[in-house]
Amino acid sequence: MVHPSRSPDRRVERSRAAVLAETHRQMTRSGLGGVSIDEVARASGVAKTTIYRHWPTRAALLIDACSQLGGPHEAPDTGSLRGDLHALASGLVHQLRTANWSAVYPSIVDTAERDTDVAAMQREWHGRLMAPFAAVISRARAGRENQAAVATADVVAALVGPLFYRRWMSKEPLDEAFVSTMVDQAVAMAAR
Amino acid sequence: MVHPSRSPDRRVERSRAAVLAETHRQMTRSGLGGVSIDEVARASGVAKTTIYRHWPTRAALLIDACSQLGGPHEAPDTGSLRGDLHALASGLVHQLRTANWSAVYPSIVDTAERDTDVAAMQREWHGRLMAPFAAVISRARAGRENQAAVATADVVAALVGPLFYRRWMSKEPLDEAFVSTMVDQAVAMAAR
Amino acid sequence: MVHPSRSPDRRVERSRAAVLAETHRQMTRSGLGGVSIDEVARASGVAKTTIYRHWPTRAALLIDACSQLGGPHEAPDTGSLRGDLHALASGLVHQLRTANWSAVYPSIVDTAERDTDVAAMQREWHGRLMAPFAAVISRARAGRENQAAVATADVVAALVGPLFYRRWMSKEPLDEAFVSTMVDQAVAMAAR
Amino acid sequence: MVHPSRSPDRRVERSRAAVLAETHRQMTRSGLGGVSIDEVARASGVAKTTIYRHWPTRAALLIDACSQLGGPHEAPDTGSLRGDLHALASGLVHQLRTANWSAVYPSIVDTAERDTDVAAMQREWHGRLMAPFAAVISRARAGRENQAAVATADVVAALVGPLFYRRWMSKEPLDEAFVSTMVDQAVAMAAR
DNA sequence: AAGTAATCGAGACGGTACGTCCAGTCTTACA
DNA sequence: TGTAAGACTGGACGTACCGTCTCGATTACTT
Repeated sequence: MVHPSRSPDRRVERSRAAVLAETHRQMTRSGLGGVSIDEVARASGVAKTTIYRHWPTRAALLIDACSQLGGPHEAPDTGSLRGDLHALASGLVHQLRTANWSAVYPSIVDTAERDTDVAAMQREWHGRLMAPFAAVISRARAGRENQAAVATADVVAALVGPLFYRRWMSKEPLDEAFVSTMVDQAVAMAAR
Repeated sequence: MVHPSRSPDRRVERSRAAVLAETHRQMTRSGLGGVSIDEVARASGVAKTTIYRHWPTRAALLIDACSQLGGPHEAPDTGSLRGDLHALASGLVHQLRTANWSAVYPSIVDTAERDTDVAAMQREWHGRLMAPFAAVISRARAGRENQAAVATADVVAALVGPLFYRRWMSKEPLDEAFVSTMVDQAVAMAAR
Repeated sequence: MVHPSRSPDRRVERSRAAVLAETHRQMTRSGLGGVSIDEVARASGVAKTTIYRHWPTRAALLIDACSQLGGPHEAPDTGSLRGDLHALASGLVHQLRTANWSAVYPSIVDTAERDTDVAAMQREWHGRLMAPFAAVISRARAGRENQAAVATADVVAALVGPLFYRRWMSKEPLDEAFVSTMVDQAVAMAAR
Repeated sequence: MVHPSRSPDRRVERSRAAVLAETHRQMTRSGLGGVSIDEVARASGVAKTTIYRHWPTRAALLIDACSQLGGPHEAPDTGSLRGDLHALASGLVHQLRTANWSAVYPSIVDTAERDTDVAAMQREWHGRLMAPFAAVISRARAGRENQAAVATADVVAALVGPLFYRRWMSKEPLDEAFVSTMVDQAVAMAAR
């Protein structure tokens, strides 16, 4: 009587895992648009019927596979706001340069532009990615008696916006000096 | 002898225009991925064969249609750097909120991730869009004797990066206060 | 366990039948060359993909549709070789004048000239059509002690060759008198 | 006023010749159905427009090219009917085995089945091919006082029908013995 | 020698068909 | 009940060819 509705069928678990793994593989290789259900079925050995049983539509599968993209993000504690932000920004830049999701993210942004489900997923995923940034800023500002002139969210935008911009829009180099400059700006803003 | 290579068959011009117009329409409605050659042919009245005669591949047509997306951008001259940047940033934000290309750009970024031709088009298009920002900053810094501590390109990134970020990534509101905050930051950076 | 490999999906049977029927219709109307897969799909209501699932190529479909062209042919037994051959020849002439395959056969012969698969089909089909002729001649010759001076196949050729010749090459009338003349010749040859 | 409508423009002649030559080449290689106007234009260097200026339709060009297929046929005079027919039949068999038109003829027969222009061309061409056979038979019968029991045309059919039959329908070997057998039959028929 | 008319090439145009790939639904048999 | 296997409709892909068209460049014949 403890858990009457557990799902004990291990086949379900196996199918789900195989499909998600193959989807993830195709996604990072060719973007969201390059994922083909037929090909996922072929390569994973899971029948197309089964895939559609678990995910009502292609987009749903993509969303599911996307949300497992990035790893966990924790707020560091170096003792100073500059140190914390620098650690976070450097970590983000490193992921922008190497992580799988870095090549897939534009696909998600594009799809989100016209698909509200994907947009919700993006929003949630983005929140998780950015949370540590907001956390360290809030923590640094915690002891201040007077109200901040600049919203924390604005400081985050001022810091990570340029990083994303360089990665996907301008495609200029994302070097250490650039990161430091932006961190400096953010620290100054946070102090206001 | 003024026009040595005139193209006298007016059908060419008509076909090209009709196809590009229809492509543009579909593009802004459904993104790059939503453009179908068959549908363009059907809606424009131009035969598929003719389309492929003018553009060797689907991507080539998309690139051609994309490069006609934004309007011309000129550097304003309000008398102060803050005024110039504010005018440019406000204009950009307005476009991000209303212009056709705003919904299409993520498609381009995504495609550029895996298609070098599209990447080149994006680079060129982006350069044209950002040129006025760099121009007003360079002009403001022109009279200074000592070297700038922060590169002009970094100032541009610090200003427009957050705007793009809010439009496509965080999807937070792009209000006047935010723009002003970022312009202030940029002006401060430019002074260093 | 009587039917080990039943094919229980009735859609398969329905599709196959609809496609073959429509192909046959187009074939007898416009010859092999006039059969278009697109048109077959359109008129039969079966999707093009499904057609190609069942027949790897256009020629395969045509071959399949062709082999169902003529009806069964049985050797008659009128008591005399002349009677048997006359019955067979008259039947053949009647078919040459009225049957569907009569208008299609030149297409097959033409295609067979350059397509070995079609050539094999033609050979097999032709064998079935001519078998009764050879059968009645062999039967009539069965009791003879000494060897025949003229091969049975040559007698068949001497009889049906002129009939085919008139139908497709010279296009002269194929009347009763002509048939009788050729039957007389064949009987004389068979006696040698 | 000597020749008011002469056509002395050698360009016309050159184009016509080049097109017919290339058409003939493709025809003997791939049958009537394998002739493509686009390809003829490409290979002959004559513009498609020019081709359609000279021949109103594809079929017209094919007909024109076909009628130049076989060489001239003359009635031999060996002194005996058997000798004459044997010479003609052997010549025909040799052509059936080697000549270009032998592979194309089924195409013509097929097309003629549904195209009256091609049918007329076939009739005319066929008449020329068969004329010598009828000629030698008529000559041999010329001195006879009483009327022939078998029409000359029937004798021709009894001789050449089997030859055509073996070449295109039964695909059995066309050897010397077979030819002799059929010639013997024809001679016997002609005597009746 | 200049001018006019016939002829040409190059290739764009709208259409139809080709054979392939994929999305998403449906049917059946097996576990 | 969940799966594998795979048939089904529908639609897009990029290519080939048909027969028509537009255009400017050659060529031949007139004057």
